[in-house]
Amino acid sequence: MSSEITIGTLARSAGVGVETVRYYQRRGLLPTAGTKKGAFRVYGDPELARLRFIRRAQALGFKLDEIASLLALDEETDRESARALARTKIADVEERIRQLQSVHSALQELVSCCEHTEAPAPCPILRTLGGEAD
Amino acid sequence: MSSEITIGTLARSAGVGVETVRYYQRRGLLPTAGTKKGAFRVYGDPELARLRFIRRAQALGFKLDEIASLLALDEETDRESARALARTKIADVEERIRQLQSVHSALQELVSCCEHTEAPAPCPILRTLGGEAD
DNA sequence: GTTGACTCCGTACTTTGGTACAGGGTCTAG
DNA sequence: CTAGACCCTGTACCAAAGTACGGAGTCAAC
Repeated sequence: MSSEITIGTLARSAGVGVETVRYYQRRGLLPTAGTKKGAFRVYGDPELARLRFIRRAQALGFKLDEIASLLALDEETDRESARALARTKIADVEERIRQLQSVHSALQELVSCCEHTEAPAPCPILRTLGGEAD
Repeated sequence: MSSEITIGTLARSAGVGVETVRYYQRRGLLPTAGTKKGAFRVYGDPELARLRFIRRAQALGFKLDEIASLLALDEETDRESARALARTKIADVEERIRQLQSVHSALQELVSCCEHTEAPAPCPILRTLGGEAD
């Protein structure tokens, strides 16, 4: 990896667009100030690593604000903080899964009911949504 | 239920705000034209029922555009369409649950790894996000 | 009549994570 | 030198589902 790449190359190396990198810079997640080569800003391994960190953290469900907190942590001294953030995210994910499972069950019931009745009985899905079911 | 309620009462009866009702009206989900009592629009059971339909459908994970489709269906003649929409939503929910379960597993591994190592070893969560883990 | 709650209309704003311009400048291969 | 790709800056826009005004008018109890 060359140590002096411009923003387009940096973005492509992390699988994002230039606009996204600029957005992260505006959000303070990536540095704006730095080395320049003429009028163009150039970036190196540290910036690429940081950008990839952001993407990996997003893939794990962290939001940008949460990622900012993770980025502020130090590998050597902040084990507890990192673990706490991860645990919080786990709890969020578990709660969301529960909600979705509840929704799933309700939907399944409606479809199953629909499959066990026939026209000319009215649609149980629509009747339930309409508040007409029993 | 009085057959001539104003928008505030309608909204409260369905547990939403006036602005939300107006928003649904703008979106075409609820009627704008209708009976007036002086300068104020008044609503009745059909409008309240429709508003509750929207909320129930949202609770089942349908988006407003999808709800518009549901609202356009007829209980007597559109059983298949309703069932198809519900099935699609079920598939969406199942996919989302899978994604979240994958995220959950990855997070659990990281936290577990963190729990089985101690300082002064650097934080495995941050190392993994940083791309430094093996 | 007065006043306060409410309604109407139209426009703007919020959240989150982008994405797209416009206008002007820079860089580099040919 | 030229031309095209790219960079920079700042502003606007998008999706989805609301929410909040401002300004003006209405309604009903007192």
